Amino acid sequence: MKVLSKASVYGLRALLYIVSKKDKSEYVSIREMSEELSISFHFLTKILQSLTQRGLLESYRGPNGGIALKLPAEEIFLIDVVKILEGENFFDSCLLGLPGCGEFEPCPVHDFWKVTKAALQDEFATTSLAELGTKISENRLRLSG
Amino acid sequence: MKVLSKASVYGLRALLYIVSKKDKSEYVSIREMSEELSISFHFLTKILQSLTQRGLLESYRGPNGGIALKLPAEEIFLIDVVKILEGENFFDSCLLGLPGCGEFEPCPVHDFWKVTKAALQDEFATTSLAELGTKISENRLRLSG
DNA sequence: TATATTTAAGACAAACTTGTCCCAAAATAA
DNA sequence: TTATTTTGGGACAAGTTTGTCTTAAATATA
Ligand code: SF4
Ligand code: SF4
Repeated sequence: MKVLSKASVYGLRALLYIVSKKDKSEYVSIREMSEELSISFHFLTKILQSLTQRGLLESYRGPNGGIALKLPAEEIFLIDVVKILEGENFFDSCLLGLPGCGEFEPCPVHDFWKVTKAALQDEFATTSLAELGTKISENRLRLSG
Repeated sequence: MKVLSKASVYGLRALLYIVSKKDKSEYVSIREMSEELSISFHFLTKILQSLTQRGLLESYRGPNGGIALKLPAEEIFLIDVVKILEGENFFDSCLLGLPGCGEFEPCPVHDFWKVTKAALQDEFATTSLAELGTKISENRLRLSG
């Protein structure tokens, strides 16, 4: 069961890499991240572009350029990243994918899934990059998967 | 968030269609199901072939042939179908996909996900085709999605 | 200005899922 | 036997996600 796409996972790992950097005043280069995290540079670039366009990151071109968080890591939550990279309706999903829901009575797993989904959304809405960052060592981010 | 693949959903809808048939002694033709459920005939054929090969269904070729459940609908559970069509390790999934789990301490969402995953597995393990079938009208199965 | 660095953006390719097509094999019926 | 029906199984095509490559735009430095 794949919950997040590669794009989301790569995006998250890059964000955590930025958080792990001590010097918050400097931009972190995408090239550096792609090499340290073993992620395709161009793919990562596009992922981070999406986050930049949606206001989660700030980018700067030229020598010593790169990207930086636009908010403190304490104020960026998993849900913010996921909603951008997976789509706004990521949490509107159906468990069985049977057609006609809403028009007729729900299937037996609907109530279960409604609760599970809400819990998942809440977990994502309350887990910040800062919280993730404190538990995930820099070494670990570098592993290939 | 997509939980099940098209293959799983199509497979489930076909099984529920079979369950909805009153006469349990007859084979249900794949052609009929594909037309009634608006699913590609050949795609559905391959999906059902997997279920047949894994012993969940019985097939019979020739005129009046088709497929039939090998067990009563009360004894076939969602988890049986999903494990065949999505793979045995469907429930072994990781939420964030960060590398190095097991070697290092788990990430902050790990405990939450462990519980959620177990609940999902339990829900699938205890929901039978019969239970699904009683709640899902035949009309509803025919909607395209 | 000229050059190097770095993100932005789009075209293109590889891999995976989904869907289509063709023919073989098994069973029925005439 | 011959024709028909139906599943079995492989090759192939379309669509999506993932990954690669090339060029443009912005910035810094000399
Ligand atoms: S009732 Fe809910 S969980 Fe069940 S198929 Fe419909 S939307 Fe999905
Ligand atoms: S700790 Fe658990 S949930 Fe977190 S990344 Fe690792 S396996 Fe996934």
